Amino acid sequence: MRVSPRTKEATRESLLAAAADEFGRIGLERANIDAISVRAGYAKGTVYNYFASKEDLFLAVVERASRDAVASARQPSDAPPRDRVVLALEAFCGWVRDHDSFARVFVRECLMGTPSLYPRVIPAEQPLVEALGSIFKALPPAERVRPDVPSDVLALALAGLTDLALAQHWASGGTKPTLAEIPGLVATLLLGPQPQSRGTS
Amino acid sequence: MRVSPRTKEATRESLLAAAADEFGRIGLERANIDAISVRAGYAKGTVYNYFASKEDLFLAVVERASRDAVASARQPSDAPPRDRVVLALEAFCGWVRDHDSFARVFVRECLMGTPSLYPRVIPAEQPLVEALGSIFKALPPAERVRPDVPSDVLALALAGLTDLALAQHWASGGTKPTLAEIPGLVATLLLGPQPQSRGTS
Amino acid sequence: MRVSPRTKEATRESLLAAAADEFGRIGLERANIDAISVRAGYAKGTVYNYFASKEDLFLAVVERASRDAVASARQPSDAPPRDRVVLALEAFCGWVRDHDSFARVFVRECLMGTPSLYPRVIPAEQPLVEALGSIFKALPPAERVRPDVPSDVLALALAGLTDLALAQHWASGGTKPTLAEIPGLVATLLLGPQPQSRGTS
Amino acid sequence: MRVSPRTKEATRESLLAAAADEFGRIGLERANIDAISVRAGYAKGTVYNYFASKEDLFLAVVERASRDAVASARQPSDAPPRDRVVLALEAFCGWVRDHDSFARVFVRECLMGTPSLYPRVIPAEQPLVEALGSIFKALPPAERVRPDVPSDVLALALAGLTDLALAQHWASGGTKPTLAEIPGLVATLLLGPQPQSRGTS
DNA sequence: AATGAATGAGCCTTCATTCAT
DNA sequence: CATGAATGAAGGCTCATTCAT
Repeated sequence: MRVSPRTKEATRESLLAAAADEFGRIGLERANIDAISVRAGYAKGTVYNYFASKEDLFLAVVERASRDAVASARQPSDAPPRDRVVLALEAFCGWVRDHDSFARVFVRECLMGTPSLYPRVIPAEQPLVEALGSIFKALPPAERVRPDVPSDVLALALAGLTDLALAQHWASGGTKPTLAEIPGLVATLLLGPQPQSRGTS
Repeated sequence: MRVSPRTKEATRESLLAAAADEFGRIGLERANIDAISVRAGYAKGTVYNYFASKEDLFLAVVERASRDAVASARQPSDAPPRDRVVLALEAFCGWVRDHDSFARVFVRECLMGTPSLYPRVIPAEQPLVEALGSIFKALPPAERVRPDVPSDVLALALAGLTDLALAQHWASGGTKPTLAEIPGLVATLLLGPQPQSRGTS
Repeated sequence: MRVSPRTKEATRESLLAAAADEFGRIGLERANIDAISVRAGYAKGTVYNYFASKEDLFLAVVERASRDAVASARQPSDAPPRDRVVLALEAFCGWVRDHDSFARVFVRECLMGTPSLYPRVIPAEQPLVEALGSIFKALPPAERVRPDVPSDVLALALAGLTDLALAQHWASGGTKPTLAEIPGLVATLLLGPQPQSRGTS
Repeated sequence: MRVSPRTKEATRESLLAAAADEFGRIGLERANIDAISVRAGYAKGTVYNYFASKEDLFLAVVERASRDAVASARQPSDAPPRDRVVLALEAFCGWVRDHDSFARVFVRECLMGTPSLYPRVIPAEQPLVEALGSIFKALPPAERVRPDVPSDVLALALAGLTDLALAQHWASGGTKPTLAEIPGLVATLLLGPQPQSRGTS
């Protein structure tokens, strides 16, 4: 049954989405290939027509999540660094809101992934961290927000604290920190309070 | 084969240690009861003479790790708050160095535990966070290091960033941040640079 | 590997037959799922594609045996009651001869089933007993063979003694009472000797 | 710790009683040596000081039950045969009442024992059947109650129907046939109704 | 391409049995 | 004698993976 590339792609997408649901919900080990295929509306065998193994499917989900997360964080702007960080984190949290399943997998892996998959999973957050880092890197010394901390360490800490806040957010049922609070919270913790110069919302 | 309570306790300890090794290395799901027992020098059945199930063994390891971690963090002192935080984190990192296996389980669970065990695992880090929080809580306003952030959020961020730094430490093979660097790094990130009063490195 | 419903049904049948062999030979507890699957020509996992658990497989065997046993006993007839009883028991013994495995499970359960499964197993013999009971129930008082015994008690005793005779038959290697002797033996014991009116075999 | 023969015997007795409880309740396979020893007030190892294996313990229980059951049925008397049968069955049912645990094991095994133990278990009921058979054997032809049935077959049927009635009794929670009804019920079924003063049915 | 029946390695758990204390 | 810690074979069940249809 030949099928158009579009259909193939659509099938692959729905499998990825269903897999993200399961992996985000119960993790790599407990997730069940059969459940994933059924959730996507296919039979078990179909998964293996698109992905070589459970692990491969998982990595495909991580990669997809990583790509989306990074895309969401790219924020061309010439605002002050702190604002740009907040904007990037807000964009990231927006993506989290829209793609909850993928976001959970992404955050889970960035916080503490499956050791045996480290080599293939570790690069996931890298682009996001670099996007944050680049905000500081090209800054003239005068505008450095945290001159006492290397740019890349700061970027890593920003991304990590955001992930932690998201974990808290999910564990608390979405209340403890709300998604909207997270960017400001993380920025304040690491970059200091928002300057009150001349009125802020 | 009646044996002294000491012998029983020793057996239980070696089982716990072996279990911590495995759980810390590959997590609850992938850990194998048989491997744990053999690593401890016993046969599979012996594990079940001491723990009712794999899950119970896991929780016993978590509890033990939690207890030790908390004990390590208790630091009576009247030094300045920042120094006390650093002391507490140094003590914690010292425990991490001495009990690597248990520490990995502890950190792994604090960062992102098994959802199904949440209710029984979540309390693990609580005492540690409170120990940190209490450093700030009883402080006169004049000495507040981060008056712009609630004490408990600050404590949570300190503990979380330390966990993240440890994860990086392990993932990098112990080099990226060394254990010795972590307390200062975390304190600097969240409490600002060490005051240079009259010369410090 | 989509297959026709017929193929599936055939697989299920061969699993049931193999299971009946094992359960009839050594009982529910000692029977081994692996042995059953191999005997049927499949791998262990296949059993679980058709039956949720060992217990479920067992109950499916009992139910199947019960259905067949009952079907064999249904004997529309207007002969004298004693003859009809003998006919019913002969039909039952005929089924026993043709389906030895299932018959052993059936008889074993009727004589003394697994206590924990009582609620689900007890109904097994019920239909057979009722088939026998109905032979007496609709009889005018004048033709009652054993007016001194309630119909249902008599039916229960007939079925029970037949089961016992079968147990003896099997335990003796098929000789003590032969299958052919059982119906007459049981009828004689409970309904009295065959009337010698004008010559019977 | 040397111990008097009386004490040893008492220990053996309590182990036998506890074992009868368990075997009667859940059968040979499901019975648990540890549970038996604890129920008897000893530790697991003690069982193995008295019985070589679980199977041996089981057979010791069966033997003991068999011996008691037979003893209960021995009824010296010169009453009419039917009355002597009823007396023997009443005595047996009396023993059942007083030794419920052992009785369950006995009946369970007589109805349908573990095939693998057949050779060692089959003799259990033999003495009881012979005790019943001897009631008829030495009878002058004039007094034969069921001249149409061989004495030993009749004895076997009497014992078997009594066992079945007991199984019903236990399965029904002690109500369907009460213990007191069983002897008369069985005698009536196989020997005919009780003679009414002058004249029998 | 999709299916889902078949597979079998793997794993947790139970428990009869042994034996040092 | 009694104990109970240690053992390890056994077995039910799961599930990722294969492949004929």
